[in-house]
Amino acid sequence: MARRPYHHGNLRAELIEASFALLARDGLSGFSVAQVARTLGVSTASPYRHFADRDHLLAAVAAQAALELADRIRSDADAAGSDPRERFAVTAGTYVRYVARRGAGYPVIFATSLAGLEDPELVQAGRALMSLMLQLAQETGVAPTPERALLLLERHGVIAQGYLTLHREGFLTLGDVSLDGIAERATEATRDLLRAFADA
Amino acid sequence: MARRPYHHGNLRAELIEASFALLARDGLSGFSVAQVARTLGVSTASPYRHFADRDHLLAAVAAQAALELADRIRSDADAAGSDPRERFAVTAGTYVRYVARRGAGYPVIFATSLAGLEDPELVQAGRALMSLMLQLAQETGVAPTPERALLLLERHGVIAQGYLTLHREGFLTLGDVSLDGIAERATEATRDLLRAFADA
DNA sequence: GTCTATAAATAGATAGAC
DNA sequence: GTCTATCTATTTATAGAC
Repeated sequence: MARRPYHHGNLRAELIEASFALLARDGLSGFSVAQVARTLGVSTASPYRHFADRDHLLAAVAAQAALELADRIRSDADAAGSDPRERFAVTAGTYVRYVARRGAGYPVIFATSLAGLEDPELVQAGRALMSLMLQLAQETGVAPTPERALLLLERHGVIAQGYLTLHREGFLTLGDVSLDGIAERATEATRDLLRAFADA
Repeated sequence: MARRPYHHGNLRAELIEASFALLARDGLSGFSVAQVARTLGVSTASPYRHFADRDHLLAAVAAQAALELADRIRSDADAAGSDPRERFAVTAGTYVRYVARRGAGYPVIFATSLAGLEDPELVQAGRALMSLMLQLAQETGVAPTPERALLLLERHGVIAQGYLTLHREGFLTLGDVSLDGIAERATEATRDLLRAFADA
């Protein structure tokens, strides 16, 4: 048997990166450690030197996704200007675009199956993401109490994840169904949500 | 080997029913023909006498789900009284409850992988469901043009599916997270959506 | 129409060589 | 730290007996 080129240098990071690509293409159900290994041209045993099992690899991916998503949200909010409502609204589109391209959003970051691992980095990154979103929600000024801010945050997540799911599953077939088009619809729905909160 | 009790009488219908139970428990990703067969105590070969393959079984389940969902929607809308906005709003809760209990909603009924089958019963049932929802949307009176009615329908689906997904994946942890509690939140979000449309 | 038996994939995970 | 090789389990689907 011809031996493979041996080592890789930075397999752990590459496994995480290849996992994102696989998640974006096939979703969580199509994700497998073996497929990730094949993508990188390494043996199916190699990943287990870096991660105890499938869930620990997924948890590392989820933690990085939470960090990346928070970065994109901060950056898109800043690019949206100084109006705090618009800053909050655009992040719904940010979520749709990021998760469609990277394959990991709330359902991975807060997956019930990963919660049992109590991975400190994942827990911390998830909390930071929620903290950031809550701050943006409060800054809109349309949620005077903590309860209202949490409801606003919940509705924001529902809109973003709802558009993403219906887009992925082929339910949305009318109008501009490009990823940017769907992201803009999520943002527009969130603008309406803010108007409704302001009028309440 | 001890031979099994032989025939079943109505295996086709029982396969569909057992598929619902499995979908509700494990989701689309956990669904397998073999598991459905085991649930019923029949051999894993039996289903293939009634359905060409996995997707044809799923298509039959999806078609029945569309019919059942339309029935529930009609029935819950009628139970909500004569206010057309309330009739529309409660169907978001109907969707959440039905799909959580039966395991098959828009992502199964309109699944891209099943669209290629062009199953006439599924296509017809899907159209009837959308037609019913569009009628309820138009009757609210807050969507004066067909375009607005379609947008209202889209937002309704986004809210219902968004709450369902975030509930299933463990994102919603605050307040009453019972199924009825989540369904009521989806209905309340839809009431706000209607107010926003009325004020626009 | 249901069964037994089986083939061919694929997955998760481990042992032991290098 | 990566490899080869292997084990066990599962799935989709088919062939052929009854």
